[in-house]
Amino acid sequence: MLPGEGATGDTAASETVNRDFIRDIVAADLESGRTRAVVTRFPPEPNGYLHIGHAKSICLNFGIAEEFGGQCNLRLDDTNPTKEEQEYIDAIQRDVRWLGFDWGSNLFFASDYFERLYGWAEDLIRAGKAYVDDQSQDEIRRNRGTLTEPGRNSPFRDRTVEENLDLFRRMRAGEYPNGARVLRAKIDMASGNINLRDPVLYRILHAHHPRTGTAWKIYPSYDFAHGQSDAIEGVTHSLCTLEFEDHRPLYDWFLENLDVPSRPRQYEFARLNLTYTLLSKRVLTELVRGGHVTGWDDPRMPTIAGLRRRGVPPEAVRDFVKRIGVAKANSVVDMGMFDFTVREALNKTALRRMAVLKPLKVTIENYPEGQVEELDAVNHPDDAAAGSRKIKFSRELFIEQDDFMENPPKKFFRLSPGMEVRLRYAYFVTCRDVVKNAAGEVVELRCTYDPATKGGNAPDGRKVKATIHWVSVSHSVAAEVRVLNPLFARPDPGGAENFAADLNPESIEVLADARLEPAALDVAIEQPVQFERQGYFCRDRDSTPDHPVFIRTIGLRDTFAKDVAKDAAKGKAGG
RNA sequence: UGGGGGAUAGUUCAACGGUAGAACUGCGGACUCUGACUCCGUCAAUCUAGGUUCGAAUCCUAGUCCCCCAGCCA
Repeated sequence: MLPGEGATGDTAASETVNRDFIRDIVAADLESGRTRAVVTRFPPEPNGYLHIGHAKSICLNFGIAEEFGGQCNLRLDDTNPTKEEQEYIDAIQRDVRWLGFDWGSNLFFASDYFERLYGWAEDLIRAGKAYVDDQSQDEIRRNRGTLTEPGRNSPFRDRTVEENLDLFRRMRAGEYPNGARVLRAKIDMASGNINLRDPVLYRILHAHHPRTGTAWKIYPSYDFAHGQSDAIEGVTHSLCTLEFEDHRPLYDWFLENLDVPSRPRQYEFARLNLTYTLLSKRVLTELVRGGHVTGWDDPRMPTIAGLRRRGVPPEAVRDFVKRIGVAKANSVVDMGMFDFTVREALNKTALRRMAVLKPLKVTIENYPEGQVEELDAVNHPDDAAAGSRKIKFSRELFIEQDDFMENPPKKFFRLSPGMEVRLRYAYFVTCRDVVKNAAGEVVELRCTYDPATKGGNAPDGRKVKATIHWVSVSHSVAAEVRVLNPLFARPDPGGAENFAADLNPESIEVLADARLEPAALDVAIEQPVQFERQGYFCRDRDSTPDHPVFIRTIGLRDTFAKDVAKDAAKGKAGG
C-alpha cells in the first residue's frame, strides 16, 4: 500500500443505514420468527461476465446477509450447457471477490443438484403432475395459446405414470435426439399466467457441460431448478429482478408439490439501467464477439472486469449501488451519478502527479541553460501522511496545449501573450513570445520567470489567476494515454437490435505523446493516480517497460469547459 | 374485454394516516498553488378525477400512462 491509500474514513453514505422494501421484509420476518437466520444467494448463469447491474444484486444479497448476520451463497446457475463456460465461472468468482464479498465455503452449482432434481421430477410423474410430451417445439408453441387465448392440452397429457416414467428414464439414458421430447408439469393450459401452462421441466440436450461433462443428456429448466436449489440451500429470501414476478406462482407451485427441505420466498426488485449504457448480456456478448471492444474487460465495458481495468475502485461501485437504492419501479439512473461516486472515492486516495497530455513546448528565456532545480510537490493535498516528492525544473518545459490561447476570451485565466500564471510548485511565468511553424500553428512559447516567486508565491503579494501544470522536457517520460468516453453516443442507446448504430465513434481517444513526471510511474497496474487538473488515471496492463500506457478512469469536473460550451451554445442560438 | 407489476423534484430513492425529505444534477456565492476538492445558499415533485377522514403521497372508487410475460434462455 502506498501512502495515501485508505487515509480517510468511510463516506457519510456508507455509514447511513440502508432501508428498502426488501430489507423491511427481512427485518419483519426475523422479528416475527418466520425466519431464524437469513440466507440469500447470488445466482448468476455462467454465460458471460458480470456487469454493474449484477453489482446491484451482489450488493443487495451479500449486503443483507452481512447486515442481518446471515449468509449469502454464490450459486452458479448452470442448467444450460449450450451457453456456459468455465471461463465465465472463473470470472464471476474473481469479480465478486474484487467487489469485496466473501461467500466463504458456500460456493454452489445448480449442477450439484441434478440428481436430486431428477428425483423430484420422477416424484412429480408418480404423483400424476408431470408428463412426457412428444410434441415438437413448434406444436408446443402453437398449443400454448396467446396472451388473450387459452392454450390446448397436449395429446400426450394423459399418459400413464408407467409410460411417463419409462419415457423419462429413456430421455435421461440418451435414447432420443435433442428436441424429441420434453418433460412438462401438468398444471393449467388455460391459466392467464403463461408460465403455468404446463411449463417445460426437462429438455434433451446432448451437450458438454463444464462441470458434469456428458453425464447428463437432459437438463432442468430454470423454473424447475431455481426454487428447489434455493430450498436445498436453505435460502430464506430469494431475490431476483422484476421480470420473474410472473414466475413466482410457478416457483411456489414446485415448492408446494415437492418434498423440499425448506420453504424459500421470492421477492423481486427493479434491475439497474444506466444512461449511455446497455446492460443486456446479449448486447455485451455481441460487443465482444463483434470486435467492437477488445474483450469483456475492455475498460469501456460496463462489466465488473472492465470497470476494474478502467481504474474504478470497488468501494465506488458499492457506494453507487447504495446511493441508487432498491425499489420496484423501472428506472434509468443518470451516468452522472456513477461518475460522482467514482470521483468521490478516487479523490480521497489517488496520489497527485503532473502529466502533460498534449504538450506545448515552453522555453524560459531568463532561466540559465543547464540549470536544474528540485522542487517539492505534495502527494495528496488533504493528506499530509501521503508525503511529498521532488520535481525537476529546467529551462525547457512542456505545458498543456489547452492552457494557452493566443487570443483569449474574457474569462480565460490561463497563459496568453503578456499574461502571468503560476507553474504549479515552481515559479510565476509570463508569456513573451509565440513561435509558429509554417502552417501558422503555435509550436513554442517564449516566457520569462520571476526568480523571486520560487515555490509558487510572490513576496510582493501579487496574485495570478491561474496555476497550470507542467513537466520538464528532459526530466519527463513519454507515455501513451487513452482517454475513455461513453461506449454509446446516446443517453438511450437502441436496444439489442440496433445498438451498433449508437456506438460512440469517439469512445476512445489515444494521446500518443503525453509526457509524465517520472514519479507518475511508481503506481501499480490499476492503481489510481490523479493527473492534476485533468482527471484520474491508472496504468494499464498494456504497458511495457519502455512504453507506459495510462487509461483515464474519469476526468475531473470541469466547470470552465462547461461554461465555454454553454456560451458557445448560447452564441449559436442567438446568432 | 389475458395475467403480473409500477407511477413522488430533471434523475434515483425516502416519507408506512400527522410539517413531502435526501443524494446527484442545475443555478448563485465563498475558499483555493488543481477552473478540482471543500463549504454556504438556492430552484425544483406526490399521474388524473372523485370519495373516506379533523388531516391523504399513504386508505377506497374510477380512469390514464409505463414496464414484463406467448424459449425446449436465465
